Amino acid sequence: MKQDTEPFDLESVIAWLKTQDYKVVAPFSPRVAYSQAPSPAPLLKAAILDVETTGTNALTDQIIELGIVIVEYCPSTGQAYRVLETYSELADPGMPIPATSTKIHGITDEMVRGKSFISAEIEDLVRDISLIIAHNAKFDRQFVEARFPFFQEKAWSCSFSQIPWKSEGFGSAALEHLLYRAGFHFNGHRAVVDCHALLTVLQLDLPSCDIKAFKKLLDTVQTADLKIWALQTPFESKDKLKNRHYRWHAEQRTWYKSISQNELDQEATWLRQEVYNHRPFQLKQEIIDAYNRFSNRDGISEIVNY
DNA sequence: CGTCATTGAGTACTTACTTC
DNA sequence: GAAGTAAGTACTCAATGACG
Repeated sequence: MKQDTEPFDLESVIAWLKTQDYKVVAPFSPRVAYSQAPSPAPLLKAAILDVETTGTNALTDQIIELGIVIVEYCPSTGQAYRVLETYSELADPGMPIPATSTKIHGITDEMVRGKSFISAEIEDLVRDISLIIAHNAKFDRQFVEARFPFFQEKAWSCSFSQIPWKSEGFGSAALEHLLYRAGFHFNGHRAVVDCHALLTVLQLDLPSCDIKAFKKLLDTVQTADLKIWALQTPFESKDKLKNRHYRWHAEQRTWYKSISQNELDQEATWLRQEVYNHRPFQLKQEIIDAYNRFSNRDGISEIVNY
């Protein structure tokens, strides 16, 4: 005898479990729409991107799967609206896929045989997309830029490092854990599923500021940082620099630090007083914004006299 | 002189995260 | 397994001084 329906009412069982303080975690399935409500601001489009690779070294390993989800969102609230397009493709890396990698994502040599990315297709897909989002963008950006140079021109953001998950009470910033906190479990590590999972996670509210994680990410993306190298610092100021979280660059033999742009004035004042003893000094400065952050390319720096 | 402990600087490892 | 970040711990090295 075939069982067509549940032998009980699933919805009421879940509702009852919740009253008993159980946490119900549902199987994750991608959504195509997150809100039907009118948006307070014109919608923009972002691309959520994830790669599966043969390993972790961007110089020697290859992308074997690329997933992209194009979503429209409200820039003032971080509310996601419709998923407009999805891209999911495998590609033969031209090398055997190590067993350790297959163990993570389940992708085998068999599965990629004869497959390849059509670069122009991907370029078309992201042509009018200004923001790329990845979980641990440092990882994905290196791989993607090496394979598809047009991604160098994009603004990138990282949902792992640019959202303060830990201080917002999420025990771990791993995608699987965050999705669990959103009420879902999944067998992750396939590119496009991870993208959908990330989108779901980005719709979580951050308790302390009562805004969506997506909105927090958008705010962080807007702010440029400044990497400064304090040139020719006197030896005896090393402890002061260290205490102020400067770090020693052994090759260049300089102390350096990342600050936000609006901290520059007070940083220069501190350096003048505490390090350079009111003498003229020079800083090498490089602007770090969404266009060069997480990229391997060398940024453009300038030397500024103070 | 030989041995041992101390000191400071610098290096190197360890741990804890994430991504594959 | 790699690699980045960051903080912390451990180790090494050379110099120094006390001591017998």
